Amino acid sequence: MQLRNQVEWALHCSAVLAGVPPGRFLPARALAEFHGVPQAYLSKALQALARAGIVEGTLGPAGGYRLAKPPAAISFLDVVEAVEGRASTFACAEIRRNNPCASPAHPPTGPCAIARVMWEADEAWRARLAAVSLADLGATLAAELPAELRDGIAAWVADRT
Amino acid sequence: MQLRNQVEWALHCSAVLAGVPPGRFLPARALAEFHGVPQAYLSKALQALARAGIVEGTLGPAGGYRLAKPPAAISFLDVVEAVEGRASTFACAEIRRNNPCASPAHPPTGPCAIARVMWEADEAWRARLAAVSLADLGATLAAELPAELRDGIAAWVADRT
DNA sequence: ACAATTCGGATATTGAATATCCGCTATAGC
DNA sequence: GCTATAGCGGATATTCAATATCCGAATTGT
Ligand code: SF4
Ligand code: SF4
Repeated sequence: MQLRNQVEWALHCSAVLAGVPPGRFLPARALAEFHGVPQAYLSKALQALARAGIVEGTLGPAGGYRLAKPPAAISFLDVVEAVEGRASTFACAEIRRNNPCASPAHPPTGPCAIARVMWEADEAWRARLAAVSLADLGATLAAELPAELRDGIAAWVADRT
Repeated sequence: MQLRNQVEWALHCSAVLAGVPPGRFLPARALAEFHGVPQAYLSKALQALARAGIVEGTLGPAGGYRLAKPPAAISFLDVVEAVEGRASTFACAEIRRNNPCASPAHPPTGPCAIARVMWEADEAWRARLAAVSLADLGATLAAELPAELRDGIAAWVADRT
């Protein structure tokens, strides 16, 4: 079980977009170059973010993407689910129906004990991701990244908006 | 992102094996028939459980599988990781190294803030699964399943051990 | 000893999901 | 209005999971 690599890209792009000056747009080409990933494929992730209402894109020269909401209103979970989907990691195939002992007249009702445990774990995973926003991430990065690098990135971004 | 369906099968098989009389073995063929799944593929999951020390198999007629430890000592996490692996769901490709602003002389050190959040969520998921044992599952099933069905299953199992 | 079973592992095949690429259309600025 | 630019959606290739098949080794009951 593994998340798509687009999840990582989307999180990085969100972090970068959180640092774009208000009212400006950063093109997907720049985001792809910045992270060293294929531009056409990264677009897919950005499109997914746009569909989820996390970012918004505009066409033409000086176009690109920007966050559609303030960074504090966007959680890791929002970004992850936008590109990965909301499906549970545990897919129940209802194999208990094949049980030769079960009476066909009384089909099992409700989610079984196994599925409930797995879904609970899923929920704990989600809760953790929902508790961290892009604003939190920005604060952490501001504290950890060397000031020199941070300024360099800001200048690099400002240069292409 | 989705777990393999073998995870579901492995959990069901573990639950059934927890009900096998001590000292007896239940063959993979019976487990496959019971759940209505392909026998050859289910063997793969059982072999993974055997490698992880969760179940043990024995050869010859009257052979089969049984739990290698008491049900209270086997957690959901043990079973899930046995067939799914212990790899984190979030694979970090270190794309921050491609950052054109970073100085090649000072490579980023330690796991970054994004990866840390994702791993924390993973850890929460694991913790939930580690907290539930096969004995807990058995207790839940005993409380929820109709007595008639439970006896039917016990008889069906006893018939093939 | 022998034959019937059963696990164990290797291998091939299929199909779906993922990663990647390319052409189209809409927009902004001159 | 023309052109360069950028996002959008569909088409393509690659990877990986799911399944079937086979044979060998070990064990038990006859
Ligand atoms: S996980 Fe539960 S509901 Fe799903 S197939 Fe198994 S027994 Fe049925
Ligand atoms: S998740 Fe963190 S460590 Fe991994 S590539 Fe992104 S920035 Fe680097």
